[in-house]
Amino acid sequence: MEDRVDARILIARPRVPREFYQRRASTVAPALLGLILVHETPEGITAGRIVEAEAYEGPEDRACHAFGGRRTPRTDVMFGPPGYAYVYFTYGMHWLFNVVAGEEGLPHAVLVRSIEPLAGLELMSRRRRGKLPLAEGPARMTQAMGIDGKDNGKDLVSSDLYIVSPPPGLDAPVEYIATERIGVDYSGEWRHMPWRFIEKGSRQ
DNA sequence: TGTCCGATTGGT
DNA sequence: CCAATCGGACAG
Repeated sequence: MEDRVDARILIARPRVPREFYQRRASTVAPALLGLILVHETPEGITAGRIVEAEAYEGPEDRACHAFGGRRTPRTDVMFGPPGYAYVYFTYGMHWLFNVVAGEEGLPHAVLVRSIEPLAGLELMSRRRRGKLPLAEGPARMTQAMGIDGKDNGKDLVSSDLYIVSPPPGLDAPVEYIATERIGVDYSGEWRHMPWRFIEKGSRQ
């Protein structure tokens, strides 16, 4: 199990600025593909290329937790400024990581569903208890990256959890396809919105 | 306070 | 196909 990129290269890359996130979620989601999610923790640094993401556009979007303007302790971060982490617990055992998008007051978010591990693979594997796939799927991704409730509300522009532009060699334009979102069958017409974006050939 | 259910995963 | 597992949302 070997890293593809030295973590030192990645943490030196420029972070994505606040304005990047200040657009509707369905615009931010595909733009995130190819960028690199980094998490610096006491156990070590892990990082991976974002290859799958989904947009949630509350309050109109029935699949969004903030549908209808629903503002609760859980959804509160989504109503704040963009560029913050919205991390929530579901199914009694999984943590899911989102990036808050849109103008402040507009509860948009992008769920990061899969990354391609680049650095800290040994730590990721340990956190995953040796199971594969390492970071494919929203809950596997957070487990591998050590993301959980303590990270909810973190500022991606200034904290230990952040997103950087890819280094030379990993910065080729990303080709992607858009499909319906996963696991939102309860959302009526909204289930059909093509707001799941995946890099071509990465998961299907 | 009680009930229902989930932006998932892993095993049968 | 189904169980795991528990906090959030909402009705009463």
